[in-house]
Amino acid sequence: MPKEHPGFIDIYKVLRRRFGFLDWWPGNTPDEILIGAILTQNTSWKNVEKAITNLKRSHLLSVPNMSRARTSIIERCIRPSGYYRQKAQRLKKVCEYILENYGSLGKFLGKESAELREELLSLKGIGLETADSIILYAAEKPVFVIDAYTRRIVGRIYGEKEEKEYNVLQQRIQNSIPKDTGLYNDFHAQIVELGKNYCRKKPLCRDCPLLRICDFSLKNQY
DNA sequence: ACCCAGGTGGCCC
DNA sequence: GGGCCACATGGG
Repeated sequence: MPKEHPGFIDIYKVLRRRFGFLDWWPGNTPDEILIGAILTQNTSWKNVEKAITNLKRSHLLSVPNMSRARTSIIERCIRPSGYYRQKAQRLKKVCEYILENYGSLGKFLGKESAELREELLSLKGIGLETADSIILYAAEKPVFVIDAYTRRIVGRIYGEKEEKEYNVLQQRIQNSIPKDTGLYNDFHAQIVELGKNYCRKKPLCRDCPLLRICDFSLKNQY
């Protein structure tokens, strides 16, 4: 007798019980979150941490300081996080743009959510996931972040093929759960935690916490 | 010696 | 709209 497909809230509850409250990027400044969101693009967080440590040591972990820094210095700091030439140039440009147009990151992040999103997306180096990460974790506005893990996990749980359209999957999830910044924050963190441990491209299915509530007749593909 | 990681932008059809 | 490709380091 196959189990019913769980809803997103059921999934959240199971993950929450398994991993505990994660509350991402606690104690970090918006500047650090903005910079980290770009550094972590297609890069493991381990490598990003090294880059952040280097930036901190050079006092470059702030929008104003980074906007003034030489690109070559930024490159040297962030080399461990990969794509370092591209990211250094884009980071600097983004910081310059914010200061020139808003005077401070706080002012920029204070914009209305949809406008902020459009404006972030217009900046080179900020795509859909990075924009939403910044809005959720730095500006603390309720936007659900979709990443490769989210696509993969949703596809596997519901036995669908992965949803390619970012905004489609985002709307689907947002329409299924309460609109709450804290929930969006922790839920995305839980998904990444699950993904890192159990839902890589190479499936690691054993002990996946979702086996309790999901009918993995798809077990073999998971 | 591979494959992969909390993507993005550019170019092609 | 979809399919490739470059971008780059560090870990398994």
